[in-house]
Amino acid sequence: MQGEPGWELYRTFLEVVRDGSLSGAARKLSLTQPTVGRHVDALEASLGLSLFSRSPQGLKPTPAALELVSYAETMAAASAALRRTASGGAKADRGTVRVTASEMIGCEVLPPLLASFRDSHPGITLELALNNRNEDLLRRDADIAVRMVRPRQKSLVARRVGKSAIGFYAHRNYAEKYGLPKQIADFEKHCLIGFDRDDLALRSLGKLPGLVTRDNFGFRCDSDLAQFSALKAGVGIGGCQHNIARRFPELVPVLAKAIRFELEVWVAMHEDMRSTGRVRLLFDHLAAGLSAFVRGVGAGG
Amino acid sequence: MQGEPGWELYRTFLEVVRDGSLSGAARKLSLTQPTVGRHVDALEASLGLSLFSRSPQGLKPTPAALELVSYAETMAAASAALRRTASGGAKADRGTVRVTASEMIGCEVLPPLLASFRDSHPGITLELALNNRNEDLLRRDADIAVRMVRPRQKSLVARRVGKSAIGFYAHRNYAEKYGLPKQIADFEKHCLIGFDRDDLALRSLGKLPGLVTRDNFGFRCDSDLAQFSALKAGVGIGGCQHNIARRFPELVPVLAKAIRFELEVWVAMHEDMRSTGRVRLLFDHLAAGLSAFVRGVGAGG
DNA sequence: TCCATGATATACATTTTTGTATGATGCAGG
DNA sequence: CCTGCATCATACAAAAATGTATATCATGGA
Repeated sequence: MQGEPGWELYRTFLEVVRDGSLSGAARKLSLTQPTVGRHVDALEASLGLSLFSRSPQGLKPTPAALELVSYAETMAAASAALRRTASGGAKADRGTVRVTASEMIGCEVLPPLLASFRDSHPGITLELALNNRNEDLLRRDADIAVRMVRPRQKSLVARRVGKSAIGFYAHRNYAEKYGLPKQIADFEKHCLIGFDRDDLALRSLGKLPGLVTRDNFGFRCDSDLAQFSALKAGVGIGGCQHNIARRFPELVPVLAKAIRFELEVWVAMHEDMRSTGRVRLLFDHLAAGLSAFVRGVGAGG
Repeated sequence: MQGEPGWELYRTFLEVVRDGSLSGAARKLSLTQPTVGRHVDALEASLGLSLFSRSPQGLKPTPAALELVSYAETMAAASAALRRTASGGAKADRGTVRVTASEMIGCEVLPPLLASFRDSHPGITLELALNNRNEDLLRRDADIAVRMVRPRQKSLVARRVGKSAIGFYAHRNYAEKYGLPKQIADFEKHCLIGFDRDDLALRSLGKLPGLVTRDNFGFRCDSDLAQFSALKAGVGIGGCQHNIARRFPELVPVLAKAIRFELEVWVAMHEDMRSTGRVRLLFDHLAAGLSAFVRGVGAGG
């Protein structure tokens, strides 16, 4: 319970929590297991509490330790952001930019946009973090976010690039085998593809037909990309953005007239990034490219 | 431009920026000047850019270095928050809680509340950070904030404890010497006490009489507490919360009928803190005590 | 049951980091 | 102009952190 622990100890601590073992953390940190063990000992001594219950199977964090994890993660995110900012020095066309988006956007929409950006700015390294968490920008887990909901935080610069319409689709093999619903009530006889536990994703879609609920999903998965793969494999009927689905001729629209909803598409970055050349460059490029995407032109369409 | 710099280097870097010299930073960090110098060298080598221009008068950060400061500050705030959370272990009535408020609230209103809290919970250490920045909670610079504006961030738990009415006052010596204005137009002949550069503070007061602008202030200071001291010293006419001013019999109200405005009083904490016993204890205590304060009872009234 | 595997803990050698002492330089004041 | 005091830079010794090698224990599969 003495002076402030070295910040190194926090880094080690975080990695041990993530990894669940001293040995594993040591490998990732390019240290050795005894060193990592000593770091944990030192941090426990310094904070005056027990952080892990040790066992031959690994280290299990105590409840007290779990409370501290988010702070260590904040430090890690800030450290990574600092390094990105430092990369490339002052020059606008060098360095690293980190983008976050959903898996679907990241795999189906962004790649051609990022490719053309790299063509124009070969000195800029791109990082792509695919997930559905919305707090990434505040914590500086990423420099730019492409999201389907309006960012609420005040310190973000957000631009709405348009709306992307969504409809239901099925693979043509599925349609041949099982037929297609003529009306929404027919959904009960079909296999719907939808989210598993991520009801936030479901709710963010806004109003859906009554039958489109978790109970009626015959295939559930929280990865929108895996849902799309299942759709393409003929598992069942699932939602998809029109501008993506149209690239796959084997996908046939389902009840296109009856069901139609839209998601807004937003690009956002942290306020402080406005003056960082390379981030601004990519921000504008993505805004333009996504705008073309939602209008149905370009982006591989 | 090699691997990730040790987090220790960031801590040293931040202290060198704040201090402007290797020697000064060394003193604060309980290191020595050569060590601090080596840390800076190592960080520059690792990031691949020049961070300071060295001189016998100290080190001046380069523009590139200044871009990185906020990230290092985020790390420092997270580190401090981690240590506060770790303090006291799991027990609700031990550990450290950090409160932020304006100087005025912190000096005139909170002390008796904090005193009674300490009486009930002697095991809890209190920290008080007085300033007018509103982002403190998000960055975890503090655990609880007492503010006069509604916190906007989604991840905060905020409670409005009431409204505090404000009016103009002057010291009775001033009134004897210069008389008191009979109407707002008379303000021109008097010395008004107000903010210097902090127009945010001024604007947050809402609608003010037309003559209460920076140009008409005969005494300008961004510290509300120093303004209050000037008011008590008879410098001029200034605004003050009624519930504070009434404790000082030598202060006489000015145009109390004609001018009256109110500020909301809010207590806020980070969502994650709700489950941290000691923070919750103080949050509730402050909410109750401030509620009594705005109603004009207790708090030394 | 026995062995292979992967985990943590400990003992000792090595490397790295830090501190001490000193020198060089620039500014402020008499 | 010189002196006092602050700064940063450098050389060498001491201390601390790290790595290597090994022991010990638990688990899972043949």
